[in-house]
Amino acid sequence: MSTRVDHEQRRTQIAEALLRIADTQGLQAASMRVVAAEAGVSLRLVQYYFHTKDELLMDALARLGAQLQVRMQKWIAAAGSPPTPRGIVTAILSCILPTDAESRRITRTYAAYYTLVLSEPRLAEQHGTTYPDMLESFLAKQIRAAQQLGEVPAGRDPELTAAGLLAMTNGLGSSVLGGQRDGEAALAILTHHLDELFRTSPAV
Amino acid sequence: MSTRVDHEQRRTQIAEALLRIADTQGLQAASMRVVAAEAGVSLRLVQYYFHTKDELLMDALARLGAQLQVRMQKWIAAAGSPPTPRGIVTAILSCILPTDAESRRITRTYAAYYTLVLSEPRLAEQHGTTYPDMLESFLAKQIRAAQQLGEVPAGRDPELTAAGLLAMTNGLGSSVLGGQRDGEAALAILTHHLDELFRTSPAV
DNA sequence: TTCTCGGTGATACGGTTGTATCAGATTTCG
DNA sequence: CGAAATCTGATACAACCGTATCACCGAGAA
Repeated sequence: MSTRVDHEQRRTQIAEALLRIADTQGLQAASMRVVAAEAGVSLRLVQYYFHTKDELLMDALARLGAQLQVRMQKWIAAAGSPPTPRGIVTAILSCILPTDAESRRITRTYAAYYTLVLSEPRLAEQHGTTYPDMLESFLAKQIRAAQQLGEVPAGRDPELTAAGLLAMTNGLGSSVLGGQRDGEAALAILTHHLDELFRTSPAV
Repeated sequence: MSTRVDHEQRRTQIAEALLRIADTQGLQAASMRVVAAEAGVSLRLVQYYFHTKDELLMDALARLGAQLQVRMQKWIAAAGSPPTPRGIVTAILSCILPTDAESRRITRTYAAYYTLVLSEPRLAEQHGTTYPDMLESFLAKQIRAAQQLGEVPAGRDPELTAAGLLAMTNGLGSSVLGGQRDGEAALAILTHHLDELFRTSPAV
């Protein structure tokens, strides 16, 4: 058992090179050779640690998901303590929006994977497809809590509202990536809708 | 001047073959040879009518946009006469949502182009990028009209609301394409938000 | 008829892709 | 020490890509 180098570190180095290329040039530009060059290693090494390209693609996607999760937990924590439902919802949604460098990177890279998943639905199975569903039900729970606090009108359906908000945030992210508007404009649109949702007194 | 065949018809035949492949297998599978086979013509013919692949890609994208426009005008017309603001807004948004076969096709194909545009922003310039902006301001106008009719609370900002609704619809479309939910569920979410927006009496 | 030219087929070229193979390091253990 | 295991470099392979070239066909004009 002789491990001269740290395998996990090498895998990380290569996978993040893939993510960097997917971010800046798109996944179609991320060939094995280009990834190797970006990671500063030989083609053989990439093949050694990831026997096939699919394996590399999947591993990198998993790492990307982990990065997003870390970011989200950080933003929720930064939303203040004790956390209010509105603070949590705002944190989660605006954290996904491509407003700063990190979220731009994550969102762009996810977008690069999007069409790949569309053409190969099997990828969605291997990856945690249940992830957005969990996020959605978590948001719904926060909205329900806000309703009991009187911060959200009781007439709203929590699940439908949460799904709509998440979809709107994703759509806004796409428009930012597409250059239709910048991150601040998208955030303004989202905030306007959150203001409309969370109105403590109906007549203000 | 001897045109034995109708050029425009041939170009349509080839461009629609490209769109068909982009829909079913994604754009990365749409090589010149595959497109030629799908259209039932020789590779040389594709080259003859579209001197380069970019030209074919752009032409097909323009045709796709035209198809969407036709569909939208049809749906607006079917929204009833005289048209109410809510009817128009509902028609436009639900027309974009991938609920039937045609909209699934159009949405999937647009999604196939999406990452291409992201990695090559120059394509967005040639294509009508102003198109979604126009749609957004049109929606805003309808919302403003609804406000004057008392169907939408006056506190709402028409532009921000319109942008949010369009983004939500796009996001819902993405989730349908990704297999997270079906078209009817997406429509239910959208309808719930439209119900919330268009409430004639604030206390119902 | 002969010339001309728009339309078409077959095929080739250089480049890139993912993957495989073979040889040579370097290190740890029997 | 030597042998086995782990790691790495160079290179080859078949397949595919977009594009270009060359020859040819068939119809209208002279």
